[in-house]
Amino acid sequence: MTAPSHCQTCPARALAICGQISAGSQADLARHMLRMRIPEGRVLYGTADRSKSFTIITSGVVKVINSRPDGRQQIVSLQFPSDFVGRPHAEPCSLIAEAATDLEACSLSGRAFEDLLVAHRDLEHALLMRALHDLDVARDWMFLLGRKSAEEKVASFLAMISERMTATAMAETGTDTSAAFMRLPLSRSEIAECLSLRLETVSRQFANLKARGIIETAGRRSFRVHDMAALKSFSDATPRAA
Amino acid sequence: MTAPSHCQTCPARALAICGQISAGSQADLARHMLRMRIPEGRVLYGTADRSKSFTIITSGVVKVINSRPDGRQQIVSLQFPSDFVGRPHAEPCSLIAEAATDLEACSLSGRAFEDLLVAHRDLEHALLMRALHDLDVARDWMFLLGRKSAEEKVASFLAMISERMTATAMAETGTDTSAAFMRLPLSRSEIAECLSLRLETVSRQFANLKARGIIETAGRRSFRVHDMAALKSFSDATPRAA
DNA sequence: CGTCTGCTTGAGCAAGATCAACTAGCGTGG
DNA sequence: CCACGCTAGTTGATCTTGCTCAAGCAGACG
Repeated sequence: MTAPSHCQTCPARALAICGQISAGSQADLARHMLRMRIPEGRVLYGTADRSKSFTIITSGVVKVINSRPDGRQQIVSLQFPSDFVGRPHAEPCSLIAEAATDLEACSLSGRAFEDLLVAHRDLEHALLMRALHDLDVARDWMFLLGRKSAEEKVASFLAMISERMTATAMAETGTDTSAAFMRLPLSRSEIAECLSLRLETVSRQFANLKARGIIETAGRRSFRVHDMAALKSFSDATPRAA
Repeated sequence: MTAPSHCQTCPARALAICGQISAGSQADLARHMLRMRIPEGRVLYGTADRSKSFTIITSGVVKVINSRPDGRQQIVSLQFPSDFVGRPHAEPCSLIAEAATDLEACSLSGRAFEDLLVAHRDLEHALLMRALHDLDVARDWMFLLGRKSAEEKVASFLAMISERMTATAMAETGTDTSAAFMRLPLSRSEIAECLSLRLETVSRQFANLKARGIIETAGRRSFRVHDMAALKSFSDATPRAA
């Protein structure tokens, strides 16, 4: 029993959960998974539905949103290729996962996944590692939300996006695209929801970074980083020292 | 093989990890655990030391701090009785866990704990459930940090503290203490670090809630909730509607 | 009883929100 | 292929919330 052929060539595999489990578990997982395309805007899990699907992204970006009845909302996580989206054993809560761009992904039902978790201990272990990692990421993001200035927030965001997109391209093609133009997966107002700023403020900080020659934009959604070192230093500048 | 006698009477047990695993795992865990007192200010895990202890709190409060070289810091989590403190398999990062008050706790070394995790699958499963729960809590806190006003932040904080302290008292004595005075586990400036406000702002919001008759304070550290419903409504008020 | 530290209160300030035009991509249909 | 129009994004002016700086107060402890 071996993994299907598309797994052999899947660039996400090495970084994803599939790459961290035994060949047997991998094959069993692959047997239940369905490769699929998901359009932008599709909800992968939400408050209302009890559907509990489980998905590994191979291309595209998913946003996880915490939204309240009064309409305020906060994007609490972005998931990139090789990340997984799903809430095994989760109690219902106010989180929604939604495709921020068109996706390619491997998906299976929550029921099937929970059975697999029981059958393959190494899968459950891999999931624990991922949950602990997500917790660390969330706690770093809490620092950003609570303590960083608008300028630092936008710089941190662009540095993060650039790194994740570059890592994905590296896994796919083996080339370093960090200096090339890349497409932003989020609109200005979605970026604002991530950073808890207003879209006007995001726009002004973009203008700022452009004026300093650190980034360049093309059209509405493309950007490139000219000076990653400077971008990173703006990501964590002491308030009055830059 | 049975759990030691102090476990039989431990009020934290039902809610803690120990209450969610088999009797055998429980006994094995208890055999390695040491009941201890930990003074306020003691660091339970941090960036520098590789000590990786593992602790279940039975009394007191632990704060988890994300701090940066420039001195800014953000409290990213509070741990109460029955919560566990430790980072199994964790990569080094910028988090520190520190006793916010004097503690009573059950503790064992990280090495012993990781061995136990391998030996008892149900323990690993319980840990996964807890990590997923902590992730939900973190994401709710992100909403607070990013979207709530100062007034809502302080009201949310007091409601949360009151609920956790009341739940603890309920487990210990079986009585509802929600209307009684309770001791705040954190100073004004620590509360400010939690909510990403300045201590002056926290102080003003306390004054606010007192003036409205929703809470009452006594001394520096004691408070009681007079009107929990009102407190909760302030926790999530739409910006201009209260 | 005094001092020390943590808390409260006040006055002015600044970062970012809000409100309001205005502009530029991008898709559509002539 | 270009004019049109829609939406996303930009830019400017003003306002608000919470920060900063500064002074005064009170509980805890020797």
